[in-house]
Amino acid sequence: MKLTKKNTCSLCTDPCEIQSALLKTGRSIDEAKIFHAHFRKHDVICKQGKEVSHALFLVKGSAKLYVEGLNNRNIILYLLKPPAYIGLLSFFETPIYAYSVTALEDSEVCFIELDIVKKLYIESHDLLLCLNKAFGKSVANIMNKIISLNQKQIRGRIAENLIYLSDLNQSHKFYLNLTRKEFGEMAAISEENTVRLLSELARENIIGIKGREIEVLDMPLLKKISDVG
Amino acid sequence: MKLTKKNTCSLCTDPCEIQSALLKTGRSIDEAKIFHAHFRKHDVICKQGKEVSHALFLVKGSAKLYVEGLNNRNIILYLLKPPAYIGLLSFFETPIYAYSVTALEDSEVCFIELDIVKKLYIESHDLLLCLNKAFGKSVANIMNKIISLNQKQIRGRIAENLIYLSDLNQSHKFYLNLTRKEFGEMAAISEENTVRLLSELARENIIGIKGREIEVLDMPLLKKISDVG
DNA sequence: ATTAAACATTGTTGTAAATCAACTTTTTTT
DNA sequence: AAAAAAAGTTGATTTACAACAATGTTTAAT
Repeated sequence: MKLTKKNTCSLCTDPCEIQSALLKTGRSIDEAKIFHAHFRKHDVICKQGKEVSHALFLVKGSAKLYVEGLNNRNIILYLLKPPAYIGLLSFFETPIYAYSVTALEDSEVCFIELDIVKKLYIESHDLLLCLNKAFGKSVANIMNKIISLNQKQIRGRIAENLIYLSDLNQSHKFYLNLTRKEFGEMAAISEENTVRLLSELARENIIGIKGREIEVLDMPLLKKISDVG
Repeated sequence: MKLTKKNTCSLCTDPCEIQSALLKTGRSIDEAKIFHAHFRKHDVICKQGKEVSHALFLVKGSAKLYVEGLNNRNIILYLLKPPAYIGLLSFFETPIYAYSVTALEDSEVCFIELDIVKKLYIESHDLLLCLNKAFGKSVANIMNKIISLNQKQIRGRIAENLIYLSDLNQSHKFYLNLTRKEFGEMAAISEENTVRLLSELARENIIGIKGREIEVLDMPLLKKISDVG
């Protein structure tokens, strides 16, 4: 991680609500001791079990949010694309992170001192509601994930995941910046079965694969496979 | 559900932080339109997919919090004993419940209008921090559950669950106010396997069972089984 | 008190998916 | 450019667990 002291918030193309809350409460950006950090691919942005010290906001790049399980087996809960609060689920007074986040490509993250955020969301009604809203949405997603992981079988989970990625990229054709192993970790499937199932779906012309370039060819069928389980 | 208009907050033995926040901000309990409801065993307290209209606080009894999955298969995330915020994970600006809660025994629940709570947690620093803290704790629990359900096998999950219940009841010996099926739903195990495994653990003298009366006889071993997976 | 319904138990079977193993291809490092 | 490491692929084997079946037991309803 490479720190940048220079405050780039004023140049930010995708300013977070924290910034507008700052200005609204008549504070300067300097006062909030905001700084930016550059993370390279594979760098850990925040680590399960470590103390939460800052609110993190993904400005550029992308990242995976995952829980570290037994014998190095992880489960990726969702991916993050800017603008996104990284530490969201853990920054409401939880002392330690309940999950980890790692950069999938070179990324930029904005760090805001937690104390400032706490003060802010007491003063700023809007910020509070906004954060809580995002928070609740994450929880709903996770609930859905619990069901999916436990009650769908791998074909359904793979299909669901492909739909998720297609939505995230807002296109039926997208570049997968995940390894097959990581793709599997999104659906709690072994690497081998992930490859197998992807090839199978390709053979059936439901999707097209060329390396990490994926195209959903038959979305209705994919949705059906996902829904059936 | 049987409503009680009479405001019993002043008699409450286990008052919630909402009440103290009310008083601190100079409001009367009447103003908050608080009412109590009595739920009988098996009554649904809040229902997945329905709109969130009140903050719910469990005052008496106990309940199970679960996500409703595919073809009537549920997963119980945790049990609630007073004092506990029931709707916690869903009342931060999420319009609908992401889960359901059902009474395990005759229970009393306090209803507080959501609008009031929102106003309150803007005014009351303490309430906000307190709710968020509880919230974060729930999230951490759920993360743990995801790992456990996916990466431990049934013996480990049963053991973990027995430890959880033992902790919850603060005793190695406790009455299970769940059916075997529900016990299984806590660990995503079929009813049959739940019975089988419980009997097995009893045969090995790790636990003692007499109907729904359960006693953990060898906690260290049970912990080991849970940790191994 | 009698019947019905829900609950609990045990053995057996089928199968989804992890694991193992061997191999190829791609990417990164020096 | 060569070597090493990481990523991707495929088939064979094993296994954990759900589903089914059959039967006993307790609880609730009339």
